[in-house]
Formats: sequence, structure tokens, C-alpha cells
Amino acid sequence: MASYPSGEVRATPDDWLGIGEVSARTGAAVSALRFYEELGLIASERDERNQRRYPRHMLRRIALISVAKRIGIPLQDLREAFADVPLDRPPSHQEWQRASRGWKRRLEERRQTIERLEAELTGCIGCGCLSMKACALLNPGDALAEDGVGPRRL
Amino acid sequence: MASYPSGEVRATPDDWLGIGEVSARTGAAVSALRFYEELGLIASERDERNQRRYPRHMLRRIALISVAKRIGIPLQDLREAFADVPLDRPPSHQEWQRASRGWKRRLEERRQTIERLEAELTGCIGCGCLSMKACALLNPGDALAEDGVGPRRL
DNA sequence: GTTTGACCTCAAGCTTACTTGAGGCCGTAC
DNA sequence: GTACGGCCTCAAGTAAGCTTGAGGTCAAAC
Repeated sequence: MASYPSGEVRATPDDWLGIGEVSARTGAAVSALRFYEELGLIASERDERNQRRYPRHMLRRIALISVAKRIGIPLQDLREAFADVPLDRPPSHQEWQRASRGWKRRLEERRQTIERLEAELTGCIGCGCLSMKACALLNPGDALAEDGVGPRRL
Repeated sequence: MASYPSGEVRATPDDWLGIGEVSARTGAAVSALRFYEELGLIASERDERNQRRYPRHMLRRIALISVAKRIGIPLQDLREAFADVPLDRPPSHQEWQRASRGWKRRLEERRQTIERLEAELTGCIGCGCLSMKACALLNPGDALAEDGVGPRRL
């Protein structure tokens, strides 16, 4: 992940940000930002020199994309998560609230999956279930049921 | 993820499992099992017909691989996690305990990252920080510092 | 005036994690 | 016997998520 040479970081008169500055502020590579735009996850306008200009509210969107990446949520799912958040103007408080609630739900699901696994692994340590007969990890029942994949009971 | 035609599930006299049966029991595709073997994450012996035979303790290993996948841990990291767990014989209670502790650590880290993000997102909802001036998500400080990527404070 | 740096486009390449396809072996079922 | 199912190998293909490279524009610095 060689990051792009950091852009010039200064205040623009009109308060819009160039791609280099956005990259520096969000930690996302310039190439990644262009890629996200291609996917429709973010948007930019162009200045008189055809260079991308980002409104400040886009920083938050990009921050959320980075977050999602970190916890393994695929970019496609983000389209859905961002469905009600406008790209062309700063989202209203209400719009962000709604979206944030959606995010919280996702995060909570993720956290609960991990917590279940922690508990099950603890059980494995505790019982030393070498026989596999009663291992919660291999026979997690519906706690881990996820459309057709993963361990299952026979 | 089109799963392989489910293998014949019956008790083998010698208590070893064919690849189809392992696939059915773990939920991992037959092709995935061969792939994991190529990576050295699992191992098998061959019968007189050159078909893979898995000892039962491999089921657990495969279950852990599936778990890792689900929470977004790359397969390469699993080599490390499995470093002290033998492939050629059923791991001892102690060996599994050690490995399990490593797993718990990983899971806990993951969970804490998510919890931090949840807290930060809650802050965003609470403060309605449209100005971005004080948004914890964009300026999470060292709580999210991770070798060079992610949001950062300017 | 030419060099440098930030930006542009478009196409190709890369990594991870598998899946699919072609061609073949073997044992049981009809 | 031949059809079928399960397995084998090896090579190629796929999808996600980007990165890299080639070739070009423009403005400011030296």
C-alpha cells in the first residue's frame, strides 16, 4: 500500500479539497479515491482545470468507507448503507442519523458474531473437547447459521 | 459459492474422512479444502486409490479457518496462528489451549476495534457534528492508529 | 524556459481466495 | 457393459479492491 505523495495541505479559499488533500486527511490513497468514485461510493466536482474538488462532507463518507474496510464489510454493501445519504450536498442531521443507525446495526451484528465465537472458543479451552463430540465451534447450531456456509450439525 | 455435490456421509471403518464428507461437515467447498492444503493450512494422507483421507482432528482446524474467514482474518495470518499446532497428529490439549488463547486475543482485538467504532459513531449521532470539527470518526486519535492507514488528525 | 509536482485518463497488472473446466481413474448400480 | 458419482491433477478463470504505468495538461518555482 504505497501511499501517494502527500498532497499540498492548505486551506482553499472556497473550502473545497483537492484529491491529494483528501487523501492525506483520510488516509485513503489517491488511486483508491478515484476507484471509489468509479463505484459511485463518493463523488466530486471539477474545477476549471478538470481537477477533482471534494466538498468537506465527503471526508466523512470516506472515513466510513475506511472503517468498513477495516472490519471487512464489502464495498458493495456500502452502496446499500449509503443509499439514503445524498452525494451532491451535505447530508442533513437526520440523514446522517438514519445512516449512522444502520451502521450501528452492522457493527453490532459483527461484534456479536465475534462475541459468540469468543464464548465458544472459551468453551473449547474449558472442556478440552478433543473428541469433537461436543465442540461448540464445530456444532454451533443456529447461532452461526448463515445462508449455507460454515460449520453445521449433521 | 456453488457448493460441491455433497459427499457420501457414512462411518468409515478406520475413522478417517473423505474429502466429500469433510466438505459436508465443515461447510467448506471441496475445492477450498484442496486449496487450503496447497497453502499448507491443512494436510491429508492418501488411501490406496490416491484419495485424500482426513483425520478427525482436521475438522477442527478447518472450522477455525472458516471462522477466521467470517471475521475477515486473511489466510496468511492463519499460518502464524496455527504455527504451534501440529498437522500430522491430533494436537494435545495443551497445544490447542495455547492456540485457542492466540485466537481469543485476535478476536478480542477485533471486537474492541468494533466497540470503539460503535462508541465513536454514537458520539457522532449524539453531537450531530456536521461541521466535522470534532468528529471522533474522522479524528479518532491513536485509538485507531494502525501502521499508516486510516483517518488521522492533521 | 525548463523542471517539478499535482493532477488527469485509460488500460493493464496484482493479491487474495477460490471456482471452473478439461481430461482421466476407479468402483458400484442398472 | 456402460453410466454415474466421487475422486484426482493441472491450468485457467473470476471477483474484489486496488495499484501501477504510459502518456499528457497545467501552474508555479528556479
